[in-house]
Amino acid sequence: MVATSCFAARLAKQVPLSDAEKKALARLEENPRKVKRGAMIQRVNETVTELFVLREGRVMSFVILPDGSRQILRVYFPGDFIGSASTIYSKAPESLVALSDAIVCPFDKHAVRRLLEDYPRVAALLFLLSNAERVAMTDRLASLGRTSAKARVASFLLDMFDRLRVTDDSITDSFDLKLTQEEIGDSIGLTSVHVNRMIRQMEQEGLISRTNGRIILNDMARLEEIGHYTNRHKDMDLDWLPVS
Amino acid sequence: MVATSCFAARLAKQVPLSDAEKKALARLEENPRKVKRGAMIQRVNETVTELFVLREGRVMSFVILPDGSRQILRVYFPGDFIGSASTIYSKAPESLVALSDAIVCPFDKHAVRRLLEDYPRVAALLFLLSNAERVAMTDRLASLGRTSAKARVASFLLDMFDRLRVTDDSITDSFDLKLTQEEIGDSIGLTSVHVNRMIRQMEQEGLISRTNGRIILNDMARLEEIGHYTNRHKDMDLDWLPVS
DNA sequence: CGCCCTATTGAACTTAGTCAAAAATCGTGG
DNA sequence: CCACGATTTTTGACTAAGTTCAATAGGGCG
Repeated sequence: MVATSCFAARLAKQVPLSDAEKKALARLEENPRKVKRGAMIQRVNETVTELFVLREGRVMSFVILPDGSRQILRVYFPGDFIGSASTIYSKAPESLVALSDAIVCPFDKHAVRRLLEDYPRVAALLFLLSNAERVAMTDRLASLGRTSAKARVASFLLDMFDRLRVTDDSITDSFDLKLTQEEIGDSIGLTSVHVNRMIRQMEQEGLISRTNGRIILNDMARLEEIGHYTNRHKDMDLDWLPVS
Repeated sequence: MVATSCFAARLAKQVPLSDAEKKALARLEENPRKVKRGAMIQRVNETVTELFVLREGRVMSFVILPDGSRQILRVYFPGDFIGSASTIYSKAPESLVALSDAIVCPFDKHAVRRLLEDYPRVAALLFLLSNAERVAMTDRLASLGRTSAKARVASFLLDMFDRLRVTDDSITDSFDLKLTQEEIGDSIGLTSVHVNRMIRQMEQEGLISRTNGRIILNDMARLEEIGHYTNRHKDMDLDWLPVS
């Protein structure tokens, strides 16, 4: 038996991992660090050589534009691999802040190198994961570039929902978003005021409901239609990966 | 001496490659295929097992939304690695069309697997490249989500310019965009009409000029400021990669 | 030369942003 | 456990950026 790490557990959902592979991944999480809500984990333009696995809580990556506006690039959930940009850039292209109290596990990029050298199958998985993130980005790009405010809110909610469900089987039709409407707006390129109007409208139409912070998706099919949303977590195909 | 491939040449600009590595990469380009302008290389939702290296010409990836509008996800230039999404998804999440007459080199994803297994350093490079694309996506995300039409046009032009310059040293301050204003609009989430107004305005302000299709950047510094643009091709740091 | 695609321009219209203020919630210290 | 201050949500009136529609003008190519 091998201690399972948060991240390995996540990857193992896609492809069975050998004990050696699991152990190697677990080593990435040897140094858990607690961070408080609002704490800055990485500041844009600062030198970075570390990546992180998020074990608990929520983290966001974002940039601030010269006029002060913020674009949230991605919201991270437990099991996510954060900060892969530091594998290429010595200065962080984006900031990282904890959206809730969280536990992150930092490790040096040289650890990634060793992982890639010693475990080709893990290398492949990381490569795939990175490609999956790229697709998630393009989905959001299409959302921001070509869909209405309502569509963006709908697809954003569905995306958060589906991503949370990857690691939490207890979720069926509702979830704690734990984001302010301002944060939602900064994710999908809207003002908080307009996000509010859209949420309100969707609530009145019975598409969603809210009870103390929890969001209930009442009509998933219709939401997918409104948001032009595609769940990418289905129909992944990793069978072609090397067998260990 | 080893035959250099387009893609290997590109990677070798970042990190010196061994002959064996170059040869392995060159094998990816064994089957060049000519495609005409407008030809569909990959259709969304169709089963795919192939990736491509673009050797010549221009290709775009895009999606069409239910209302018929199009979002161009990325414009590809010679030396680019296209379609990495098919490493995870069996159905293509995006379409690929040639923007000009082009030469693409398709290869099966199993070839990628072998590459990852046999050449850890190449695996690392592919991983990095994928991360670089992710950062490029986040830049565009911030552009679409939080900047004005003029800023988007400015940063788009600069991005195209800098990417072309990576492989073409002869470019100093002007380039052939070879995109219609409609295609520009579909890339940055604007209508062709509004793209035209912005280009026109920037021309009147002396920021850019145009002579039969060619775009001249007259005031790069000011354009970067307007577009909140960061050139990501500088300050890449790959020194930590395994030595071969 | 005529056709088709692209660029350009103007006018009217829409969506989302801005500003401001009130109401509701949350978190914290006492 | 409650009160208070701070944050977040909600709403309305007004504004602005970008879209839509439509028509004209160029340009390239068979």
